[in-house]
Amino acid sequence: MGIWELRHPQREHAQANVEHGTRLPSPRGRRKAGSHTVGGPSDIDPNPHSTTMSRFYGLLTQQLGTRHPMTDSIDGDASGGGGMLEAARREKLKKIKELGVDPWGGRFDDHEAIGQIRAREGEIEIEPQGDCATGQPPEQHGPKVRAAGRIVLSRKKGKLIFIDIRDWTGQIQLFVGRNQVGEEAWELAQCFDLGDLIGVDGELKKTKTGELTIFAEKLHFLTKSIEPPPAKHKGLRDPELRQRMRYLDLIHTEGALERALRRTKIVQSVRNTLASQGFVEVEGPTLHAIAGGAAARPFTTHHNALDIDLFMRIALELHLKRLLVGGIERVYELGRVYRNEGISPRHNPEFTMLEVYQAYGNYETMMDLTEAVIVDAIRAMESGPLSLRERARVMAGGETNSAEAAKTTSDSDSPHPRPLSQRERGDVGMTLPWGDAEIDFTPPFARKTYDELFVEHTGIRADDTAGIARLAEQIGFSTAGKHPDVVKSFVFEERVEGALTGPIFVLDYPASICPLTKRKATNPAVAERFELFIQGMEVANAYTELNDPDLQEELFASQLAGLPEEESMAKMDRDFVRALRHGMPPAGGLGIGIDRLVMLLTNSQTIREVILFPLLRPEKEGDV
RNA sequence: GAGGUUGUAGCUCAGUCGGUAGAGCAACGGACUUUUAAUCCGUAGGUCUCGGGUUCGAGCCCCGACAGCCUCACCA
Repeated sequence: MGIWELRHPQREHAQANVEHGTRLPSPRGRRKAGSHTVGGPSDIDPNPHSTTMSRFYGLLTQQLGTRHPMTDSIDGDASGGGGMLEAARREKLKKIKELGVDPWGGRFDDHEAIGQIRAREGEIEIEPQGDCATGQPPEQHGPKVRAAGRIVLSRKKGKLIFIDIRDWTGQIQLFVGRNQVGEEAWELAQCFDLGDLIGVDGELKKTKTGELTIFAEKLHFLTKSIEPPPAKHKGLRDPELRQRMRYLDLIHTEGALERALRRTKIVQSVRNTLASQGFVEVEGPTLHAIAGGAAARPFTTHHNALDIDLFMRIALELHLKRLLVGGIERVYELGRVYRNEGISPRHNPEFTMLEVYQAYGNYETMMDLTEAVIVDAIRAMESGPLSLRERARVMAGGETNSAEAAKTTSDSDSPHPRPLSQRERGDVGMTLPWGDAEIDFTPPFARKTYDELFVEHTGIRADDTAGIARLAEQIGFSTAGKHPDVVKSFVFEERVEGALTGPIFVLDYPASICPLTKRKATNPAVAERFELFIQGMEVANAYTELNDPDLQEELFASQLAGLPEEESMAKMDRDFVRALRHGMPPAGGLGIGIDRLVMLLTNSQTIREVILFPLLRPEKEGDV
């Protein structure tokens, strides 16, 4: 992590470094420790607001012409390129202050989103008599606009600068001419760096080449960026940097911001769908005395005042079911759960889970709900207010590769996507890209039983215990002493699940591997459970919930009996069993892994792409 | 936790057989009032992740550590 090490000393001693920069450099810049300086640090007021220092500095730079503030470093002082880049920016920061401008800006009212400004292109009036002979562009009158954004590109051309600024709805070019903005603003513009946030007032017109442009009349400085940005076109490629510095990723990686916003739209849509069906959202405790509801290792923590060990929740289930007992008949929670387990492209220690319970429903009720939740989420994601940026790009003459960009609606300032018309629904389509492939989400999703799929993918009859055991041994599974259903489940996971590109509901699991599920009345060997598979990933899991308190207690006990000592922090949740004794209505229950759903809907191959801040090992002390 | 792989300038990446460290972008100085990955001239920028070892000599070979990624295990 070279950059972390190089950067650190600068930050710590930033002020000192700037002072070093003001020394009269030795002939070739570099200087050894202990060498004398003329007008060294002690002569300089370290207060950056000081006019004394400013004048001194201005004088120096005038006299010296070329200056390399970081080159005369002293021992122990990193003099990397980054330090130079940062020093150059701090120079400009100082100059901005000298100009009487606050480099950290303030409230900036009445600016329009760049996407909206771009949509005003039609308001530009062009006088017909352009003079082609002299190359004079035809007279134009455009609307006065005000925008704010981050500088992402700039092209200096003498007494003229073209600056591209970007906000979260789009990007637009500014024309900053010395004669047009005046001397003061021109001086200010000399202090602009890539990454700075600026505001502009100007007239929306087109350049000779037809580029929609704000011809600046007034410039506003909104915030200085001290850190140099990554390569302006390639952006951040290193996945580690992208995750550690997500803010940079969002600014510079194509599609990163869009993906993040799509996630929020999906989550919003899930809530809308559930609300529209009468479900209410609750917030259960995340600190549990007993971590129940799933088989997973919990994180442990401690409450000091009560002096008790607590667990971060690993599931939402047991508290939601208590609420079912309490009479909240349609209840859900959409929130974070924590599992102290491995990290992989599909696993993050904290992840977002949706659990839904519906009184008097069963797993089939949940199947319909699952389908609705997903289909609605796709429609929401593909419409509404957050596609402004994509639209802006299309209007800028960029590639119109996404059909979605063309059909998004501009009237959508509401937080909720409006219902789409029949025609729009057809346009949106239910097929989404997934790597080189596609996923067809057009409802209804396929529904097949566990046994059907087993035969289909293994060629072995579901009741051929011996044949299944042979195959299991072949794959490398020791079948000795195992229940036939456990063996079958292993083979299913190995040979079937990965092949399920889906979306497909797998129904009716062997009862013995689903202890917390009600069995089919017609066939007690089969549990009323389904899992939804998409691209080999388990996305949803649902049951007809067990509400027999005695059976539940028995199953808890037998489950705990098999656990080794250190894992038996999972204790019997007696209060939960007591709740069941008071009568929990028969119910359908559903769990959806939101991160995985978002992955599938946004064509993200790893969970770290859809979690803004995935867990990483911390940087070493001093590396930041 | 195991195996594989990667770590070079602020960013993106080259670096041959072990022989004094390279490019593009970014930065700095200069020219340029319709550019758009602007162009042109010039300048500067390096603890080759860290620590050992082999060698006359290591970015390169060996050992160890740290971090990312991939696969597997645990799991959703």
